[in-house]
Amino acid sequence: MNKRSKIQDVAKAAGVSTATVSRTLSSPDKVSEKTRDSVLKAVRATSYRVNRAARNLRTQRSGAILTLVPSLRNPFFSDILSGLERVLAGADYNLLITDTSEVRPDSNTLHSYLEGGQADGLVILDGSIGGADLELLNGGPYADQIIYACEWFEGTTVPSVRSDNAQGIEAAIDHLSELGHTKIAHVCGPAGNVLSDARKRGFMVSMAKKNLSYPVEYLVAGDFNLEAGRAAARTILKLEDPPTGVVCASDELAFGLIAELGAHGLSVPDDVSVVGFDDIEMAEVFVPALTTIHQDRIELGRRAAKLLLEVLADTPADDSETTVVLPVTLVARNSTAPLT
Amino acid sequence: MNKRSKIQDVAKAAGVSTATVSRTLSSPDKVSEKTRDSVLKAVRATSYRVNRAARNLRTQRSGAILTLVPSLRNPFFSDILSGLERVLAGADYNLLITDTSEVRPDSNTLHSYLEGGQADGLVILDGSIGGADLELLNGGPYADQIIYACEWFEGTTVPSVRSDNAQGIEAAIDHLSELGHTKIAHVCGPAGNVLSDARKRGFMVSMAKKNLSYPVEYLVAGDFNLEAGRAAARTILKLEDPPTGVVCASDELAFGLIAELGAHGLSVPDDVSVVGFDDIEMAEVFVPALTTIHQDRIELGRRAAKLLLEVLADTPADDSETTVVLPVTLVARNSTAPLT
DNA sequence: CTGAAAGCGCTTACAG
DNA sequence: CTGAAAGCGCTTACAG
Repeated sequence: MNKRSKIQDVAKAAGVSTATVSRTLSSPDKVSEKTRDSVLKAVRATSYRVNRAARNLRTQRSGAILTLVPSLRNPFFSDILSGLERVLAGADYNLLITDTSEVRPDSNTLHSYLEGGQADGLVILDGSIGGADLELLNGGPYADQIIYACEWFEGTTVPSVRSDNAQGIEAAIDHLSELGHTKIAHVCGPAGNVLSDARKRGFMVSMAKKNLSYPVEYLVAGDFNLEAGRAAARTILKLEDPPTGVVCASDELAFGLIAELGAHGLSVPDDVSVVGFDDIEMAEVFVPALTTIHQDRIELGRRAAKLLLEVLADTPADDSETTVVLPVTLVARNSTAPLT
Repeated sequence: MNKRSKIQDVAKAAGVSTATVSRTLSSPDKVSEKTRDSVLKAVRATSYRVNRAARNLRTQRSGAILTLVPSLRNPFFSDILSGLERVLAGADYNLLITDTSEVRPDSNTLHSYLEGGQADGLVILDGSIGGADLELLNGGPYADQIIYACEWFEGTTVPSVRSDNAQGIEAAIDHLSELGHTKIAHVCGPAGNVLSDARKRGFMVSMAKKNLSYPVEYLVAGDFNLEAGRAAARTILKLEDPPTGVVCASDELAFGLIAELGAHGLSVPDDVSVVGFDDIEMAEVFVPALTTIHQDRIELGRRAAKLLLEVLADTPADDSETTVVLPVTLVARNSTAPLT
């Protein structure tokens, strides 16, 4: 293999200094047209590419953003990553991804990312990461290098982008209520998760707002996956006075619930109406097509990337507005029907 | 913020040279226990983290592997990425991800990744990338820095890891055949895709092997998505002599097909048996649960990472064995039934 | 086992 | 607009 050419080689070929080559590449307008042309020609002739490590060392930045994903396996995050990637690539940042499901990064690791120059910024999709782990010795988190997206850490001052979870649940309850349902239950997400909490709280608030009461058994413990949905169905089937409408904290939960209800001879939506949350791609194809709360996850990713970019540039559009809450919409399909 | 400490600070605090600090950190056994202890103490005291850019520049490596994903949005790749990430993280490599759906990297960009020191190696999941774009001026691709996973580029010498697509299709046909079906059609993936081609070829070969003939209309053009499945259903419904069994090139295709057949009053599996390919998570939950070909995508990701690591270390387990073909298995569920 | 010193390949004040 | 030179923070032969 030919030796990789360096800026020195280009300078020699173009008959200029390395400074001029560097300038031509990073700020072409600081250089005369004539010089620019010959440098660019020399760059091509030597098939020169700037060495990232050298540039990074010199400029003290890495040109990379690290995203901490709760689970790469979960397709829910695919769209968010896609939105992030698109915007970051457009701003010439590399996207670095770490899955936090197996190895939870400790405080030391978290600090290393930023202080070791692995990444210029962090997008945290895992709301279980935060608090003391992100605190600096001299107080406060890396306020201008970190952002939460989708999930967040309660009480943190770190900027974040999220969906309006409470509004989503309210829309679901409104929908069921309009269909005549009054006995409405909520299958919760995993305990301790910020999204679960926000949705559960949303459920309680919205039910109260509508003057709908419900027994404590109507708050069914769950998780975000199919199996939890199945288990929830079994729990609900055992109730003396079962609900006719169920709002689930995720679509997968709803799928599992519907499948298990079916296995016990109950039909959705004929016997029970079910609403999901997320509107993952399969919601539309599922039988019955799932009524659910649509989150624009690509947009969420995009907004997160933009916010981080602003924060890194130290130019948040509005300093007070560092929590971006995106609206969600109910998509009515076939898993809900009028109470009969 | 306190100034970030550097190796010089640690050296001073420990009363040794920077060389010794460096050695303590990268090869602790080259240093006396006493020295090691005091250096480590100084590291903690100064909360020192090595500067990646400096290390990378000096060692001429980036410590990162770049994965080129056809579409981050497609949950199919989630598991592969997950497998990759786990192994790479374990080997202390960062995982860099680029989505190639919007911007196809050109030859220059591809070369930059490696020659600019952005990444030490490339995992290409997008089989449409290859050929001339990866050729070096002095011949041959970067044989020891690149690997294909899942997809591949026909005719390349670059090592690859893939599923046994032909075997999967054969298993599907065997299965339908055992159920008494003889009129079997194939809904293809997108034209020109290596996986589509491999599966289509597998279909033709296996049908011939079983002495099953079929009209050309039984090779239905498609794509990997739901909509293509719906369209395929409409095509099939128009046939004078429709098939009783259909092998799809992907699960999504099968979902769309089944949904649209249902919309036209045809039941799966009562009227038509359908087999998918991939075994994505939803296959099990779909109604009817989908009979499909299971690919272990996490394992595929893991194997790809391991192979790349070997290739980078220049120690492929067996030099001739640079194409790893992973077996797949048929999972029989409820979308297939005996011919009535 | 340890240290002094060179050098990885850039960028950027500084001076002209 | 251009060049000479310093320096980013490490690692690693080399010598002892």
